Amino acid sequence: MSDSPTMNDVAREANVALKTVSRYVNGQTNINPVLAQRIADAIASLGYRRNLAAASIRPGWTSKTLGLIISDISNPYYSTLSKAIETYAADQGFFVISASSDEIGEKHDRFVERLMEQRVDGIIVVPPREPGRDWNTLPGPIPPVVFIDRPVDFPQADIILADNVGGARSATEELISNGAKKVAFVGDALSIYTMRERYRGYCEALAARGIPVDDGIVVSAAHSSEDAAAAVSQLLDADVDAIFAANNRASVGALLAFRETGRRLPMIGFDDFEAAKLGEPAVSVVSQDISEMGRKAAEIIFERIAHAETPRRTYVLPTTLVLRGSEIPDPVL
Amino acid sequence: MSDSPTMNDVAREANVALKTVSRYVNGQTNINPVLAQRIADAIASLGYRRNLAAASIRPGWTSKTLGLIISDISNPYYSTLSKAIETYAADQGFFVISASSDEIGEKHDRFVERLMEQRVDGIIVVPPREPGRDWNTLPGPIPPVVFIDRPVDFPQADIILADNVGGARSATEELISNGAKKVAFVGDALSIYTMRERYRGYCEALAARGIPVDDGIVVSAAHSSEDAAAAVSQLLDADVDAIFAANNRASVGALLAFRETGRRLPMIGFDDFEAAKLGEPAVSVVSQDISEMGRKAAEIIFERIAHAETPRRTYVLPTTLVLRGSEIPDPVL
DNA sequence: TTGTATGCGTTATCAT
DNA sequence: ATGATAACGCATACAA
Repeated sequence: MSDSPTMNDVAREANVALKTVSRYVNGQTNINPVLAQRIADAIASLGYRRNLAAASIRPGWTSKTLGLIISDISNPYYSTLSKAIETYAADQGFFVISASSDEIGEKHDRFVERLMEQRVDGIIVVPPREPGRDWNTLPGPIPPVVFIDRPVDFPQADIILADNVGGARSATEELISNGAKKVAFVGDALSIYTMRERYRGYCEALAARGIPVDDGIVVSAAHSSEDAAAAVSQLLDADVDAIFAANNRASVGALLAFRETGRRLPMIGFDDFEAAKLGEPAVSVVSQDISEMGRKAAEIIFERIAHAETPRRTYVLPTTLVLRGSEIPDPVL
Repeated sequence: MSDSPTMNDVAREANVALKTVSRYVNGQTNINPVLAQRIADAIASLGYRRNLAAASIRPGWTSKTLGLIISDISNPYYSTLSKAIETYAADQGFFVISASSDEIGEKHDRFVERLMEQRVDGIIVVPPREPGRDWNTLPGPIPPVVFIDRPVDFPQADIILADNVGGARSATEELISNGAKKVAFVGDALSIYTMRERYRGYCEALAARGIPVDDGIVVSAAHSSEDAAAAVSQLLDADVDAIFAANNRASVGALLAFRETGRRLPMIGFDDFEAAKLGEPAVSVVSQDISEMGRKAAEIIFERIAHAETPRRTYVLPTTLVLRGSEIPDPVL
């Protein structure tokens, strides 16, 4: 790759002033057709391409780039989010730089810093579990920021959340409505925001029916589907008649346990997953509109980039209970 | 977001020359500790952050950014690829700008052009099905390019492919070894490169056993899992005793048909998928090491960025036959 | 309508 | 070791 020709090269080749080339390149109208043609020819013969990095440092110009920090782009949840953001951004002529924090605070912080140095126009963040640096202590000007999925204490940012409480509540209620008296909760550590919220919804549903929470059937240490499978296997032998699987891994774990033992319980999971539709019965889930979260985040970022100064908001997006059959108990023979 | 302080501001605040600040910021050693401290203080009090966009336009400096054009980041195949590339890039201090072409040539072309204007240091591309502009006709200097998954006629690029032929051959052979005489092929249009290659492997396996290809049991119009399900339902009533599902959607379609009809055939799919492990029996697949493809692509790009001038190569990565049980016929009762 | 001169924020040259 | 000055590629007042 040899050196790129510059506007100056084009100007010289076309026997025109630099400014005229700039006008031409930026689509200005008032320009002599003869010169325009000479410029066009020069551009073609030199293979000129404008340097947006150089253009972006001029006052009033920007990189037309968004930064996106998520946990792991290879996770379907985040890749769906990315797609929605990327698509919205592309419609505005913006690119997205995405980086996976792997839930590591220090990595997240490095990305934030680097994105700001790169002068992105806005940053969309799924805060890592292991919290990074306090945003309020960041020095210097900070571009518009939107947090997704988990709240962060940083007043100048907008926040987009899913209704974890409501989703969990409706799932648990549905299981109870189908006759379950003892609904187990299977999920990850309650130190995780979404888990805490879903657990709250679960408790609320029980409370509404006057059912006390039984810690013995609350599993909050299932960090993998294998963990969850083991837990569900035990629950199958306990006095439990339905399962609320508080995340994807818990749902898969339950299915694994069902397959292993040849027995099943009514169950509803939180978050949809590909395999949910293929089972027999198919798995009912609380579904988040992930694309909508991403789209909304992008929309807000662009509003901030444009006006900036309306009060910051927290948006809570509704969830949907998708019933596919797994919430129904097997008929007693 | 107010205006960002510049190096000049820092220099003034610290009562130092601009160049000294630059030295400090770039980690140069030979610098008076007293001045260094003054600079550090000024940076902190002003909230200065270097402007990498500005730095990148200097000769010898670059954006330290890679461009990635894929079909659809929300597709697990591509998001896995992205993760591998992103991770490798991050280790080198590079960011990745990713864009989804949605298999549309014109979109792909726009992204290519824009990435070059942004002066990315390298571009990794999964060529869209609907071909874009001929790379050989692109004017001007082109950064290092690597194609993944599908070959493109552009001599100055490297190409990374999976062994589609070999994978399909081994899957088909396995089905035959398990007693199948008539193995059906279920996939998408043969105008798609990967389909064509997998079909070739299928044919080779049949030929090796002296089995003629029967067009009646070759489905090459299954564009969705629903299409595939319909096709497989028909095949269940035909004289077929095994199925080679040539892509993900075909595999899922087969599972849907099996569930629908309550009957199954021995089958092996191409490309792994989440639900494959959950079925009963679990689905055997030809698995590509997608992460390795991404890692390799990144590795090559960085080699090109560094030296550039070794002959271009096409790499064909091996596939693995993962047997989980679905290739075995049901025992005859 | 076109051109000249200046500046964006940074790094590099070269003299001190 | 430090600093004045130029240059990177581009866009824009302002002059012509």
